Amino acid sequence: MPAPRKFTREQLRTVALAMVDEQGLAALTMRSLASALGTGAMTIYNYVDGREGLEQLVTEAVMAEARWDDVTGEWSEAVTAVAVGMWRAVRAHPHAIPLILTRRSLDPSTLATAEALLGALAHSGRSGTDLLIAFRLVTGFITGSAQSELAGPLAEGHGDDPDAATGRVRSLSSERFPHLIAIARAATASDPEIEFRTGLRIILTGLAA
Amino acid sequence: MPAPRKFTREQLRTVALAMVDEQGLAALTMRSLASALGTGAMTIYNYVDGREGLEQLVTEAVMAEARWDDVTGEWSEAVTAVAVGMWRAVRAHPHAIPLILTRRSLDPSTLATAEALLGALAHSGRSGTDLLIAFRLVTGFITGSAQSELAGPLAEGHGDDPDAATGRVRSLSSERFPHLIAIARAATASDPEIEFRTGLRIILTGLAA
DNA sequence: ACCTGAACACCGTTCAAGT
DNA sequence: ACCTGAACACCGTTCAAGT
Repeated sequence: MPAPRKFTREQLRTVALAMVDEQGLAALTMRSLASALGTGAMTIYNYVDGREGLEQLVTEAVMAEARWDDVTGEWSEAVTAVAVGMWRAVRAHPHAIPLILTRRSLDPSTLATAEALLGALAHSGRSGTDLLIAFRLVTGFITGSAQSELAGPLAEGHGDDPDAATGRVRSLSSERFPHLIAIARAATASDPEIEFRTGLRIILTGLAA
Repeated sequence: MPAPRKFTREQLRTVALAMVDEQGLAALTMRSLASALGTGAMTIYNYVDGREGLEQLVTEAVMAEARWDDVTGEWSEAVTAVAVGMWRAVRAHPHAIPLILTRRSLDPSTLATAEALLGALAHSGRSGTDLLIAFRLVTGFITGSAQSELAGPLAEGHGDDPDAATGRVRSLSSERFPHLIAIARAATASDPEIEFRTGLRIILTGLAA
């Protein structure tokens, strides 16, 4: 993709994310992004590597919003700072979550966030495979939490009404699925960030042992 | 969807999963499944609620393969048994992972697995919100691990050549991204199941504290 | 060098007609 | 009741022609 001119990649990123935020993932197509920019569909191919590249654009835009304060204290506090920063960025764009779950990118923002998280985790004394495991543990929890919150405790994939799914869980046999019903109820009344931090603390306790 | 006859839902599930396993996710369409079954596309609508329902079919088929032994000892061993069972089922169908990450279903297999995991976790003394958090922690780790393994440590989304992505990570500045390079190297030489069990043990340690 | 319309080979789904 | 072909309104992408 040698130096294009009519737009910048940054412009495409911004418009693409706005479309996903406002109209959902299905509304983002080569053609819809093009017409939002006032051009023909084929122009997009000068900035992005096909449909796949279009989706990476959205992932990049979300990760670029991750912010955290540099912490100088305990390693566990540094991990928490980065993890909460990532989680907030992801959570701010619920429609983009399926993309973030499945596509990884190597853009500068994603790399910087990953390296920061790894640096904090490395201060627990880990390296090599153990560091890799710790990294997957934390990132899996971040994306898993965001996704769970979006989908409801055991909601069906895409229903825009999470309460309907909760209702469906509640209508199950309480003899066969007592715990499922209990957590479906618990999920409706809770502060997401407190939940997230509580889960993270459990991981950190495990990592410190 | 009142009692259809030409096929069973079970048949559709089996054929759909086989197509995804052999030809990838993109190869599964209403039309392709129909012609694999020797009918017209519209027949599928008698068994499944549109494209969304088609994808749920695959999720169900994967979860239906989860197996574990009932454990009578420590709660942490029971959690491990169910978690490893889930992880193995998911890992056996790498092309279906994006679906499992994003669509939740309420079919009997998924419900039974979730309830079993919750039952084991409840024996740690948790209930309500704390049980919900523990559940998300474990399931997020299961799906996150399967996905990470598929995608490589920080690979680009869909490249069928994970080594290429690892190479790309390695070509980064070792001053700017030292830890990223280190874990990319560690990821190439490791036993996935040992890694998974190690990560799970860290979670269980945190949950026991 | 970058841009872009036309055309192609697909999709999912509605509808109306079959049995 | 269940089945299904035709038709519609979309997709992503190739190609060839513009500047």
